[in-house]
Amino acid sequence: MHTALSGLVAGGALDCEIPQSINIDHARDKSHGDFATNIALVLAKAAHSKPRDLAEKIVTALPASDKVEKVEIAGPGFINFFISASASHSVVDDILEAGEAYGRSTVGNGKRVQVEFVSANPTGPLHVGHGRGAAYGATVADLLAAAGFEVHREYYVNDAGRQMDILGTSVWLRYLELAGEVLTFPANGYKGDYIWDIAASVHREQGDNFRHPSGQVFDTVPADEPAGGDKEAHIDALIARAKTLLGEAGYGVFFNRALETILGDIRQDLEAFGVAYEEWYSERALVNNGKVDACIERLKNSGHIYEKGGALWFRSTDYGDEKDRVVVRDNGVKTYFASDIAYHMDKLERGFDRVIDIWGADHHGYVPRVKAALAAIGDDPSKLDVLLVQFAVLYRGGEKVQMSTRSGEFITLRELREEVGNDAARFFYVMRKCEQHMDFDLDLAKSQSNDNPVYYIQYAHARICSVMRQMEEKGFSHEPTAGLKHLALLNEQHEQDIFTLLARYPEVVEAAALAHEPHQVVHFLHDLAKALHTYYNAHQFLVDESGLRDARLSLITAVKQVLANGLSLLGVSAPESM
RNA sequence: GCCCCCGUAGCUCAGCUGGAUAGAGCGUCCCCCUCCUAAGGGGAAGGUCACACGUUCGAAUCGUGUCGGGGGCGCCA
Repeated sequence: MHTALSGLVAGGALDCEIPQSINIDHARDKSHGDFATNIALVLAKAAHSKPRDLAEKIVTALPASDKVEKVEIAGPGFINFFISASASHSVVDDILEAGEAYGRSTVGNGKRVQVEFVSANPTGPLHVGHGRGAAYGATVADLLAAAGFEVHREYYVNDAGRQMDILGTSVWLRYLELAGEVLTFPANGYKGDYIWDIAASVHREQGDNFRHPSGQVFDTVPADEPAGGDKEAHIDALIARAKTLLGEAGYGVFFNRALETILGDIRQDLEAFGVAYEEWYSERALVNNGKVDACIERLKNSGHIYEKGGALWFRSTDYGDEKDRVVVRDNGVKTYFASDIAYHMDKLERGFDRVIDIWGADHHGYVPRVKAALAAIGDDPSKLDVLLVQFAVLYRGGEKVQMSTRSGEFITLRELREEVGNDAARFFYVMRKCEQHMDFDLDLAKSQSNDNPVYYIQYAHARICSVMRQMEEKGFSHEPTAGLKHLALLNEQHEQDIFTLLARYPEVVEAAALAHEPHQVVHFLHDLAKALHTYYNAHQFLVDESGLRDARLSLITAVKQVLANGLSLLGVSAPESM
């Protein structure tokens, strides 16, 4: 294309700049060929020529290629290319050759990308809201890996800070109740059943070793909210009391048991969900090795910190944030934001070319201040991509499933997986763009019918496997490559459509990876499954004529491979039979 | 009040770095198993791409504004 244009310019037939990139797209309509370019329309004005006349000139100047069957000018001046049969058939060869690697590419060029996702506080089990982040993050990471990036998946464990203290104290209070103490559980404490379980496990092992009379525990503690007091002050005083009465070691028993139990559960859940991490990064370690203090020092020294009302503030407004943010509270406690700056600074220092954070959409206000902090420290905030995942709303029987974290009434990720299965859960979560609010229809995800898009695609795969089994029963045999020399026999429209789709798969994976859009793969797989089902109904594969039979079996073997590759990227299984 | 996301068929959504007649699934209505799994296929009906103005040869796509829906704006994490 470029050679044709430069030839025209050089020959004086065309007088305009040649754009750096020329748009050549897949034609939307089959009658428009396989590829189309709007170049003549784009250049018409600059070249002072009618688009169709210009298109004529370009087409005559095009170099010949045996891959191109014919070139047409259509509509207002589009140039349409029709790919030759032999060129489009070669994709089956490529797929059978590459196998599981078909669709992988090297655009990522080995660049190091960190993907941090889920990172839910280890204060309770993962719920369905975390599930979307888990499925989305895992798929984005796998897509990037398929596109040739070196991917580092990381979970940031918030194992420091006040919420964890509330958790540890909640467990201790439940333990006291199990030991026979009578008390009023704080309004701000964690009330889920799992707290009782953890308390019980400590009580089983330690007996009443950590029992203190409840009168002593609650002595001089400010009133809780239901009693007309301040629930924050109440819980903070209880935390302090727990640390005093139990001592560091005793308090650690409850704190650590809670952390280990819950984090263990989270790890198990994610592993069972097909989500794997290279690293679990501890906030506590970050604090203990002084990185948070060092980070605040760095900001101080560069003049981005000031004191007001006894607290230390970071002047994030200098970098476009809407207001300044506290990093150290007036009581001397560093905020979550402080360790988060240190964490992100550390990420960039670890040498990643690109850092991707996957957060719930409710954190969107948080993006400017983290980027501001990176800029203030002298790092490049554009290396950080924050992808915000909107909430998923569950529907059952057409009704919204109500959920409230506060009361402990939420559906856990584990319950969801048990109800609809891993495949449907992973698939449904990535079916929509991440910035799209999602309605998750539990009944649909469970239904084993054509209504259910997961089964529709899996069925296409199983169907091909079934054909291969039938083939053996009928006494035929087929070597995957045997049909290759007969592919020219495949000139039905259904077959052409499949060749075209198969050839497009690598581009889909690449585009989905670069745009962080797993749903592109979902839609592609649906299209491919649809093409297969249509083909299946229109033509018999196991025909008597061996050349045609071999060719068709090679084609559907290629389809099977691509379906399996795509499903595997989504973390969904490709069953041999259903 | 400020910020983010969304508004496309009855429902759920693709399409959006501008391009040819706006697509799919579900739902509705017809039709297809003496044939490799009917968990499938074929067909019909169904649209002011929220609205207005602007940019352009050309706008669902870009810009501005309006209306409507969801979410977020702590010395919480």
